[in-house]
Amino acid sequence: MEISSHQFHLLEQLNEQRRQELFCDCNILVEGKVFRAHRNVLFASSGYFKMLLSQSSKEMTQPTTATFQAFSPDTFTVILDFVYSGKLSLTGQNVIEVMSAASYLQMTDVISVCKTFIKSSLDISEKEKDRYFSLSDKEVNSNGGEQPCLYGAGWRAESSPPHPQPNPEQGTCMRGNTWSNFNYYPASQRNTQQQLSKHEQRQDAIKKSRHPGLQQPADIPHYKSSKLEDRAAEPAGHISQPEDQVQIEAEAESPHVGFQYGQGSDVISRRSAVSQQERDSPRPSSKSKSPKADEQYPSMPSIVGVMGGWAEDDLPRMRFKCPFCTHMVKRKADLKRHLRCHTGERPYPCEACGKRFSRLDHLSSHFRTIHQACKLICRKCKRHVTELTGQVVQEGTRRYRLCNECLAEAGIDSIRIDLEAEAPLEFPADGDKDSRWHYGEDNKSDVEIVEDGSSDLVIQQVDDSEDEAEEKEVKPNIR
DNA sequence: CTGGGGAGGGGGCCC
DNA sequence: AGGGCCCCCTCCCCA
Repeated sequence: MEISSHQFHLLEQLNEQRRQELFCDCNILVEGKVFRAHRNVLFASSGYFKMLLSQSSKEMTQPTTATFQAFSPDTFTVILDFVYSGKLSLTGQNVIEVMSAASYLQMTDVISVCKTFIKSSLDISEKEKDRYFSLSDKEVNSNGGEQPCLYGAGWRAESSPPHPQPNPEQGTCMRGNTWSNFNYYPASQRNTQQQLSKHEQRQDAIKKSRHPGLQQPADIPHYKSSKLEDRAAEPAGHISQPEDQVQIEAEAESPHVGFQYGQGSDVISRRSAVSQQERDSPRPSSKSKSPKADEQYPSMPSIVGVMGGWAEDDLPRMRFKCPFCTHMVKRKADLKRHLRCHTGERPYPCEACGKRFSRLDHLSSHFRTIHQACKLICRKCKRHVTELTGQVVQEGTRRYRLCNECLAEAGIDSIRIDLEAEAPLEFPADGDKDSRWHYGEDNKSDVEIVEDGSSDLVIQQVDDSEDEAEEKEVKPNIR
């Protein structure tokens, strides 16, 4: 006979022990904050801890200490609360970092839920969309009507101890594979909860720089978008904006609707919000197919659409608001592109060096600059060079040009290499968007190496006609 | 320590 | 709608 409540009570007891720090044999240090937990619980919940604790299992008598800098204490609180309760407190503000942390900790269930949360955030029912069309400009800009809402947690660890949610209709929680609806917080509460990430602040900083009319604080910290793990540690900041803009954006946030687990998680790629460490590590030999951008957002039609006033021709001016920040764009495609800076998705790998890019044009630019030596400029003296006055130098997968003088100065004898014979780049199959241009590894042996005593420099004499032809032909990931 | 340049990344917008 | 270009900003490296 099976008592269904046993697992629940067991987890509840473990959580109680954690709160009272009973039998805790693992210390987790996150940016200076110490969390205490049980090894066996962590082991069972996280692939990362499983690996970590397996390695340190010999020293069972001493408490294990793990240190993390990749995410914030708040984020780890969400993760740890999930481990001990099955409830995941996701909000629009923390979902990216929670997913990043879950990726780091190899918690696939959490990643899946985060993905689904993000997808849900992108969805807006046609009904809601119609409502926006029907709103008059006055209604859009008035404070009186509906209050903007925000995905919120049913309980928050910092405000109240986690209690089991007997009613799955309440709270942001995942128990097993059962997902319950999110609660709403009115705008009045949101002000105290919502924290602008560095990225959002940077977005606003950009807005400010491009739209001087917007009032913004001068001391906006800059944020490099790829460093997701740094975000949550940022103090809350208030960005003042023109009233109408704030209201429009507040309205734009309201269509967040109830969320059901299992709506499909293929919207965001598996690489979404992977850790910076993972993203920055080049994978030169990687032949894995990157998820196509087309496949990332198969259900984008319900992206948040905002009527941002009226254009001069009396047509409503549609704008699309990012569900994760204050950024608004005129085109859906631009929003789709923008979303990648939140999800961390990098579907365009450079197969020459393994570096991944979020945008095809950036990949093309990278390839032309780094691997094709397209700039007819001597890298050393910056003078313009031609096929006669300069030559291509190959250093690993990197190519650049040097003028003959700089070559001689460096003591490197030029060696003419027929690029066509060398064929360093494979041409992608026509019409195959997934096909990749490959750096010809097989041809590396054909390249003569110049012994200059310091590096594996390869000097290639290339005439521009060949180079231009190559540039035209080799269009990575381009149909 | 500092300034300059290269590279990457994001937004706007044209085709 | 997607591709691609331009512009701007930030970060990083190096002299």
